[in-house]
Amino acid sequence: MINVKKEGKLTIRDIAALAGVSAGTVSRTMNGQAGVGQETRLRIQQIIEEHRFQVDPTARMLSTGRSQTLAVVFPLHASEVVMHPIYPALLGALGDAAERAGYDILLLTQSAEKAAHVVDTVVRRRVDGVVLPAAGPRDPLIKELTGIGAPTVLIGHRTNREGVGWVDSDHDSAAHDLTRLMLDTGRRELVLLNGPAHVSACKLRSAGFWKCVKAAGDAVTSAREVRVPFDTDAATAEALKILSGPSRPTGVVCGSDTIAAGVMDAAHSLGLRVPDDVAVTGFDDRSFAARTTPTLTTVRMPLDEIGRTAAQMLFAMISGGPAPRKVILSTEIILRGSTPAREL
Amino acid sequence: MINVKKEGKLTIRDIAALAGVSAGTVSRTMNGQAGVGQETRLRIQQIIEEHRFQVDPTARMLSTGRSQTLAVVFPLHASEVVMHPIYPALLGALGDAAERAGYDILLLTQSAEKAAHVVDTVVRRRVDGVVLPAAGPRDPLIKELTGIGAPTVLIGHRTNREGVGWVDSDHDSAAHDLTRLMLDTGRRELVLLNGPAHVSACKLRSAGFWKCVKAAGDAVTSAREVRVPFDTDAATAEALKILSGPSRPTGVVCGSDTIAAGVMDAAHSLGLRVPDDVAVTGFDDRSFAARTTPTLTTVRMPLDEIGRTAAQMLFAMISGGPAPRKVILSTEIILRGSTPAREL
DNA sequence: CTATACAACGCAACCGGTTGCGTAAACCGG
DNA sequence: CCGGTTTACGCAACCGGTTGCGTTGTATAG
Repeated sequence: MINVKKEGKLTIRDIAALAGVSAGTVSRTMNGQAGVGQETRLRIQQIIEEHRFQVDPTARMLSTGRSQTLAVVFPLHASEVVMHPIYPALLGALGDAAERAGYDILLLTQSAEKAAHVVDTVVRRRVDGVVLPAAGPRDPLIKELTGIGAPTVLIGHRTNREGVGWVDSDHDSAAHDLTRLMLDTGRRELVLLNGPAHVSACKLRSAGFWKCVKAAGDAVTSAREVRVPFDTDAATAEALKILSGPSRPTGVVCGSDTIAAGVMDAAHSLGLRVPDDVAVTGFDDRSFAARTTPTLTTVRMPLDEIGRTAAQMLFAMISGGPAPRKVILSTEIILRGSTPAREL
Repeated sequence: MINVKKEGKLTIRDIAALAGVSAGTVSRTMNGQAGVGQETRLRIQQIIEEHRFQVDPTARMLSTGRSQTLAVVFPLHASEVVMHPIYPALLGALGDAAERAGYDILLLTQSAEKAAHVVDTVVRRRVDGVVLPAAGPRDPLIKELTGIGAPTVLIGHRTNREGVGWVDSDHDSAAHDLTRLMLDTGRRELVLLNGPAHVSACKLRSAGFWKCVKAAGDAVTSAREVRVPFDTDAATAEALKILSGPSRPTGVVCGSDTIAAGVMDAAHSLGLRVPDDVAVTGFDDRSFAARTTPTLTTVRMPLDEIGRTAAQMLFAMISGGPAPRKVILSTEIILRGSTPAREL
């Protein structure tokens, strides 16, 4: 289909002919292998440069089995998940890092827990490494990928499985700091309205919350944790109960911005003022967080850094070099109107 | 790197041996070409099925020059653009359609107007077709891609250039309908606070707005159009002038949700009630549109359908068949609180 | 001064499909 | 029953790199 302009169709043998050597020598030169004289090497490099020769990745792929390709796997149809705006940012950073390293990115979709198609594509396309930005820690795909020896990196989940790398945000500290913020602004009755227990990020946030509460001792009057889905309406319903019940909290730390939005809705409909009567925080810094009333204090993930780190981790794994296989990156608290200005 | 399990490593020659024919015959069978006897064909298909043989796309790629790959090109670093949440949805639909057709998707990033790298990758990777979801109509990349004969589909921009397909939302009608909505709810003093003039979608929205205004005749008391960047703060500044000036509009149709958010901010700070004093509409149905105060009436693009259509268009172009090369898909108005409930 | 070790390359066989061409067998009408 | 087509298939040369092995020439050691 694609018409390659004739004169651009240089092959390695053409270069070899121009340099008066064999194709093998050109190949060795390009790959920096030994067995080529200094003088010959320079001459070949000169000619390559001059003619802007580029190796055909397909041919190389066929003979080496490597492809200079990274795959990123997304769940299909899981719209609630894929739509999460962290992905564009992640993809951008990944793509950037990949391009810089001469890799291309293949976008795979995983239909309904069926690992087969993804594994298949990885093998047949000779994908060098795989990023799983949305796989649960128990996803069978992980085992299958490591089974075939594919370097794999998880994003947003932690695992102890051998041969799998991961990079995650420091949910623990972030939740701790938010809780700390509540206490520092005089909130002593706290609720953590967390996301589902099966989401590992939520477990970590829970840990951070409780660690801060424990450490605060008498500074906190009451503290409890409630789980809801990542859903504004469900959060509203739950928050209505919490905010109208006995021992009304003065600070609600939420497991996501969507949940926080629900809490603020509930507060408004009960006539409570945010943050005066009840302070609220979210997680993720979704675009609407800057547009709620009041604007939402939340946590921003270092998406750029996560993407870059995942790519670099994969490169290290591909080349077999030593590298950190587990990375936790710190987050940033975005202070807005749903928490009181720090007092004193 | 990837260890293929040995027994899975069937080649076309293995199949040929099993069927007692030559590799060429197997190849012809798989590609449905003539020159194979009915009986032989069935036997070969049987064996292929039985051993779950799959062709090696890399090898095929090398010899045919086709790759069963579609590329999607995103601008790099243009964060404001890439972050736009339409992309995840688009990618999802594209990936879905591609997978169904046995294609994979390559994600390319276009660094700063440099078409070279993208074109290079398209040629070297034998990409069969390219989707440009974020290229301006004058992007040099378009010419370069058609120059090498690569089937190309634009999303969100229309062009008359030969050999380029496009699919876009019906911005014209959407703007028309929003304007109509204003009139139907008794708003006679209108402003279109549109996005930058160089964005083709904005031109179309402008056309739709004016068409409705013209058709309405005396039903509209005043109407004008102002351009601002897609930026909430800039929109707020402009809206402050518009709303506090003489002949205050009672309806503001905005070129994007971000602009609409700015207008609502301005209205609030002037003590104007939305929608009672001034009705506001947006465009895009960004996630925050459901969370502003009041919630924002806006337009939802048929992202799924756009993605699907783009993929199908590419397939048609690849196979050289006839197909619509220009598709306009209709949008959906999401009625929320920033416009009055339809009266009467 | 000869035997041995390297370094620098060429050769050719891969990698796993595709395809033009040649040939033998089956088929056709007369 | 024969010459001429058609059909079914094998052969081998691609596609464009990579790589193990063999050969040559030169430096080093003995």
